[in-house]
Amino acid sequence: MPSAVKNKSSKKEMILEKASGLFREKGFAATSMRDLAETVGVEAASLYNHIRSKAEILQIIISRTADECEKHLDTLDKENLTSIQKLETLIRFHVKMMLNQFEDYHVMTHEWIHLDKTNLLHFITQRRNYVQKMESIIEEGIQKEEIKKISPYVAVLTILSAVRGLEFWHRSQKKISPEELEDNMVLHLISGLEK
Amino acid sequence: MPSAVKNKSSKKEMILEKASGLFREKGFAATSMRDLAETVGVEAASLYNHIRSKAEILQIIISRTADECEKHLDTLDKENLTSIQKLETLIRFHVKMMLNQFEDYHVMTHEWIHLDKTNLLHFITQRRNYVQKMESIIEEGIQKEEIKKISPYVAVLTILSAVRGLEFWHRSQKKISPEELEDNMVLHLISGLEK
DNA sequence: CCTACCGATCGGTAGG
DNA sequence: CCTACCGATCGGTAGG
Repeated sequence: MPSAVKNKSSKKEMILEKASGLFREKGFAATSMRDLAETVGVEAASLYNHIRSKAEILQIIISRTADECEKHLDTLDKENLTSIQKLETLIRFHVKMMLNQFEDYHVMTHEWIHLDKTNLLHFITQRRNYVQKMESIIEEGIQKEEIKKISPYVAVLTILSAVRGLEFWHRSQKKISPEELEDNMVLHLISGLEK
Repeated sequence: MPSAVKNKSSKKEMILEKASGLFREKGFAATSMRDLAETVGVEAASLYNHIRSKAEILQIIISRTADECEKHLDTLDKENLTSIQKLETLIRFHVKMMLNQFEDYHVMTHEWIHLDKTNLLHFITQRRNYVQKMESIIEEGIQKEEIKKISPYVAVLTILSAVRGLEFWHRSQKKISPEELEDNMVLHLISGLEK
């Protein structure tokens, strides 16, 4: 029955979405399955017809968000751009992710510590690879003298962290538009790298 | 009895220190008072002779760390420095805080959401004031044409977030020294602001 | 600082 | 999807 299948997966999707919102708001550990059930509109026990465990919910949210970042970087890497252009594209991508998929992105960057052992290990490896790919973009830029002599490692940390910090913008009065946010971020972080 | 008093306060200090380590490692919500008791080396019930509640522990850790940051900024503000010099001093101060008082600083930046209502409100106000003071340093720099035209708000967010991101350096292999870290951070973030 | 214990809540299962 | 319920664990207190 295709409609039943679709129904089930969209209900699962809804659970994941609500969970993402709660995990962001209160943290993974402080969110109970009863909280989630109430938000979804069912009894706690009923959640288990759609998901295996609380841990699985976190794992799905984080892994698919991380995969999306990874895929973007791999695509970008094949394009014929200067290092600076690549970095600018990356910053704009992450700012957009942070704004458009705020809950998922926030959960990934803040709650990953609560992944269970296997998934935690996978996530850490994936993130390390991601950082290393970004580092080599910067290294290339330094060799080509597009980018000043700087520690690629620190620069990557700085860029990724700056994006994470946009949670405060998201929380607050939003005195600035998403476009201005993106442009100012690029201005600060890219011109800090240019020779 | 002065020695008894001293003893008690140093025991309390030890509890706060161990708690800070656990809160950083596992998060506030995922740390139980039994975890803490075991780390301290007493039974859970005995903790309550030194502290009032789990919430109080978090409040003390965060408020005294935040106060230290505030005091530094107020002192700095009275000194006769250019805006760029002030920002550089600020960045170096925060990097040092992050490295030397890693656990407390981390708990402040990551676990503040779990403060109870009154203390949460106080913390948010305090942080907003801090950000605004930093913003006005940048605004002054723009007016004096030391600093390029940029959104002070985004710049402050970027700087403070970049420091927060050093947690990853702290966790990892530390392929770079604290001094290099500080210098590279300043290089990236300050030259991204200079005209 | 400990033993003993409280009521509340947790993630999750059985069975329908 | 629900009712009913499990064992485990939570923050915290009483009383010594």
